[in-house]
This record gives sequence, structure tokens and C-alpha cells, in this order.
Amino acid sequence: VGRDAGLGDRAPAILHVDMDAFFAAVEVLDDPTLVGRPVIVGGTGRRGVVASCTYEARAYGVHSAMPTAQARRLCPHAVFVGGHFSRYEAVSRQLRSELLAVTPLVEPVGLDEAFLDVTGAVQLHGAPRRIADDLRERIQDRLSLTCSVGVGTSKTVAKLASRAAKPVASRDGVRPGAGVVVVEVGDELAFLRPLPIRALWGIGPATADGLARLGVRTVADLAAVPEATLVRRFGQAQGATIAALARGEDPRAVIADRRAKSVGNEETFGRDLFERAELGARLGRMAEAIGAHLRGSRLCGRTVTLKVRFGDFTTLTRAHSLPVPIDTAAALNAVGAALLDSIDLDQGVRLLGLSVSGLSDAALPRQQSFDLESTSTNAAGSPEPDGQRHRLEEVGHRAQRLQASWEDVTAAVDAIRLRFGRQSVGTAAMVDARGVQVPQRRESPWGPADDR
DNA sequence: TCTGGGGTCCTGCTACGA
DNA sequence: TCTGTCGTAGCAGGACCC
Repeated sequence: VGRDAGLGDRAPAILHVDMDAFFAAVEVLDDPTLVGRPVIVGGTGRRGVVASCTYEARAYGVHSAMPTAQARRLCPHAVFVGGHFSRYEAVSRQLRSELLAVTPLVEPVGLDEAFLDVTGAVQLHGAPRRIADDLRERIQDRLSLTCSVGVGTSKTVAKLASRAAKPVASRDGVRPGAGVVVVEVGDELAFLRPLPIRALWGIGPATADGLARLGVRTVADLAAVPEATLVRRFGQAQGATIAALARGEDPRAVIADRRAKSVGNEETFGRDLFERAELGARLGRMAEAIGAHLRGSRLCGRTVTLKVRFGDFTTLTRAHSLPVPIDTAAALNAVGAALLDSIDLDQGVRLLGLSVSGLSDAALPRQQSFDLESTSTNAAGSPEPDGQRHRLEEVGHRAQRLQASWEDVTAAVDAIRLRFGRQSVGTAAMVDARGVQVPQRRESPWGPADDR
């Protein structure tokens, strides 16, 4: 980026801005009686997980992604909050506009953090350290929230620096962090080497276990392992990447306009479901939600993937690609239902998910299919396709016909909802005793409530 | 009675056409 | 016509991120 911008050989300056305990901090901001208390945001039911918690809760060992039941055992006197997702989204938009005031090169990571490439902004805003200090101050002033900022010459170093700038929670209390940590040019390896390998982006529990078997615990240990060994053990892409990270090399650029590659919707149920009719109804609502999301983003997709998690937590996916992209609930539902039909559900279903990938711009001209009847062949080239493949190809054709026949109706429904509200119109399957129930993102999407 | 929901990326495998 | 090779696409599963 620096070179492209005519900045010569100036080292890149990357900032990583990370809000402190974001969801929990927003809850405390909105309810001052929570100040100084352990607050845990997440699913409050038996199958919920922790999405975020204040440092007062972290002092008891609570952390995000932990089952709520475990968090309750560790910190029974905490305040458990279901959360307000749309509020977090609104604060996140405010945060983003503050970041964009510094540079257009902002790459958001989730709602609460972002990378900024400020290599070209130093002439206007001052040294990276000053930009980081100013940003922290402005976010505190405008949002009344605190963040930590890391500065480095790469994303990895900036990210780890922001982590080093965070407050620390222990049983003795909460110790404030530095707020900003700058890793100067040339100090990267000295900063990285003592860190545990789990600190590196891309090394999760499975990879850390594998590395531990090689006697690798710190980044310095990792740097001593030949790259060929890592490639053999973890594959070409991951092996080469973690070898480079251990050497302090991370060429990834800050990318300001990432496009979504898939859109999905999934739900864990309060109790395992066995009835196909019930699962089919849930699937229909997911197709509605995904279709609305696609059309709202002017996207359409070709590959529909169904995800099923059984009571014993085993998970499988089934996917089918269509010759033409779709965006109507009717077409998505037809493919999803056919995939669901191909799965034995006797074990009971804990989670059902539907997603669509192979996305393209809906405004682009779409290739129409000339072949709506089944004339395809099977793997062996025989004109008589085998059962499952044949059924999916049939449903692919049906989805195309549904897409064509529902396109105008769907556009009309979207227009009505835009003018008269989301609940104003819907298919019969979406009507219950409370009226039309158009699915939308839940305010607390971290597990089912216990009565569901 | 531990394990959500939004995603991305990679690997291994199979099928298939050139 | 048959066989082997190669590149690509689709699919399933897994690891990882917030």
C-alpha cells in the first residue's frame, strides 16, 4: 500500500482497534446500575453461550464462547443479560465512522474491531502513536466506551499489540491496560518470540495440540521448526503461513471493501426435534430470512448448503449447486427441503442451518437455463441417473422454475414490506396466532431460550 | 443438563472434460 | 478406441475467527 501510494520504502503502519468487552460495555453504558459488576451477555437458556462479559466477570474465569451453564457455576452472582444485537450494530456503525475519519483504509473484523492502514495518513494526522492516542480519546468522548489500540508493521503484530494493551482481570481485581501499545519497526521479533503460539492468528486448539506434540509452545519454539516439517504436518497453506508468522512475516494487506462470500441462517433448538414437518417449517423461515438478506444486498447465490447437528453434536452438511443463481425464499426452500429429505433424522436434530454461497451481483444479467427437463447423466455417464443425484437435479430444475415464477411476487412483497412494515405481508406458512412472523435476526442470537 | 451464530479458508476426495 | 495426465469444479468435513 505504501509503495502504491508513492510512499517509497516507508514501513507500513497498521493499527488494530479493539473495543474492550464490547457487548458488555454497551450494556453497562445503557444501564449505569451495572457499573463495576460482573455482567455476562449471551444466551441465557440451557444451551446458551457467553458472547461477551465485563472484566469483573473475567476475574472469575468467565470468557466468551463458554457455555452459559458453566459461567453460572463460576460466577453465580453475575448479572446475565440476553443482549441487544441491533444496539451493538448501531454503536458499531458509530465506531466505524470515527475510524473512517482517520483513513478510508479500514477493514472491520466483526462489530467491535478493525484494522487501519495509516501508512499514508501520518503526514496529515501525525505519527501512528499519536493517531492511536487521538482515536482512543475520540472514541471515549463520542461513544463513552473504551478501546485498546495496537500499532505495528503488520496485521499480526498490530493485533497482538492491541491485546497487550488490554486491561487484565484476576481474582485480585481488574488492572487497567496501557490502552495503546506500539511495536516499533525492527522490534517485531523480540515482541513475538516470548508469546504462546495460541496468540498467533490461525492457531486454534487443534493446531496448538499438534504443535505441542512437536514440543512447540512459544513463537520462538515455532521459529526453530523447519518450514518443511510444518507443511508436512499441517498442510501447504497453514504450514507455510505459521512458519512465516513465526519469522515475523505477515504480508496481508488491510482490505477495506471485503465482499460477503456466503449468507446463512442457523438455529439451535431448545430441545432436539424429530418431526420432519416441524423442521421443514423452520427451514422455510430460514429461507425467508436468507432470501430477504440476499435481495436487500442485491445478491443471489448458486450453491445451497444445509447443515444438521444431531443430539450427540455430530454435524453434517449437504450442498447442491444450481446452474443459475437464486434469491427467492421459494427456490431456496425447495433445494433445502430436498437436501433435508436425503438425511436420516432419527437421532433428533439439535441445530438446523441453511446457507447460500457462490454469490454474484443480482443486477448482472443472469444466464437462463435452456434445459428445464432432466436429461443429465450420472457419474458413470449412463443416461439413467442414480436416485439421490437424480432427485437433486430434479429439484434444481424445480428451484429454477420457482425462482422464475416467484420473482415478481417476491419483489412486490418486498415493496409492500418496505412501505407498510415487515409484518404486513407473508406466506401462509409464516402466519401463526400472533399474525405474520417474518424472521429477523434475534436480539440475543447466542442460543435458544429454555421455553422454545 | 457443557458446547451459539455469523462467517472464511483449507484439505481430501471424486467426477469429468480436454 | 483406449489409457494416463492434468486442471477444474463440486462436495464434505474441519479448523479457525469474532
